[in-house]
Amino acid sequence: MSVIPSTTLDFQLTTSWGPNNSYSDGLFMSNYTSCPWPHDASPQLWSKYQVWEWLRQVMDVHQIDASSVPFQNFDMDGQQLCSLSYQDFIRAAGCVGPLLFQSITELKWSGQFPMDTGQLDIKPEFDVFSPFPEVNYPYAELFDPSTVPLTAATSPVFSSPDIKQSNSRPHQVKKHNPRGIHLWEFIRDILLNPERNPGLIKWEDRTEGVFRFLKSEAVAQLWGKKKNNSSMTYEKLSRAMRYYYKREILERVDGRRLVYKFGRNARGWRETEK
DNA sequence: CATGAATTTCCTGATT
DNA sequence: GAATCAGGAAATTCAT
Repeated sequence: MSVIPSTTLDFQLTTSWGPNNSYSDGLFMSNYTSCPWPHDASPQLWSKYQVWEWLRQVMDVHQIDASSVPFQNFDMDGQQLCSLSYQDFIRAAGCVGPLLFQSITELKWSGQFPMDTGQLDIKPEFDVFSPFPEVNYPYAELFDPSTVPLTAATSPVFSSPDIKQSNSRPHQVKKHNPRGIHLWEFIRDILLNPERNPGLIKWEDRTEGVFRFLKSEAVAQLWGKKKNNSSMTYEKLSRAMRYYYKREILERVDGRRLVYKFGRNARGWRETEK
């Protein structure tokens, strides 16, 4: 009889990690306490995008300026990321390397079974401001930096002998983000999260960096949430956007309403960064 | 306390 | 008329 080889089934199972299987009913909420990273899949299965998301998230949480880490060095998928050594991380990210290594290591573990971080007490601030039926919100306010334990700094796990960081340069981790990320980075991050972006903003021209707001007020609300400012509106958000023209973080796109374009000073939005 | 960057707030006027 | 776009001006918030 014709029996389908089990290997085929296995293949199908393991490859179907599409967007429709993860948080269809909000159950994912139950495990976000173990790890602030809402990714359904273990790090090994991350796409390049997800790797970058993770990067930004870590930087965010630790209030480290995103520009202090060359994202190009992490142009890889989760599989490759997970195979990097401690030294690789230092090579790729300098003094932030240990932090990243710590984070990814934890994620690899928490992917196996929910780890108990002890005092991680995230309050359910998912107070559903939601124009979004199924997805709560993208990722913007998934957690509060203050609720995340200072991992790398306190972890004894990585007291590896060759931390030549200490003598080569007591360079402090550069952190000069005002209050989390900047508006344009916030926008960029929504754009780079197609799976979790419930039609808030859409690329008009991916390679040119042209995008359009689909739900301007919803984005403004999210931004307000991020800044703890419940009175944020698109009117005000757009004023801030217009200030970016002068700084060439955004380029002008006229004629088309709600359309903007990243400028030469906006980084991290390209598929293959140069 | 002073200062600067990055918004935030408000507003008038022009366009779509 | 509603929603946006344009900027100027001033206020605010936060970090150094």
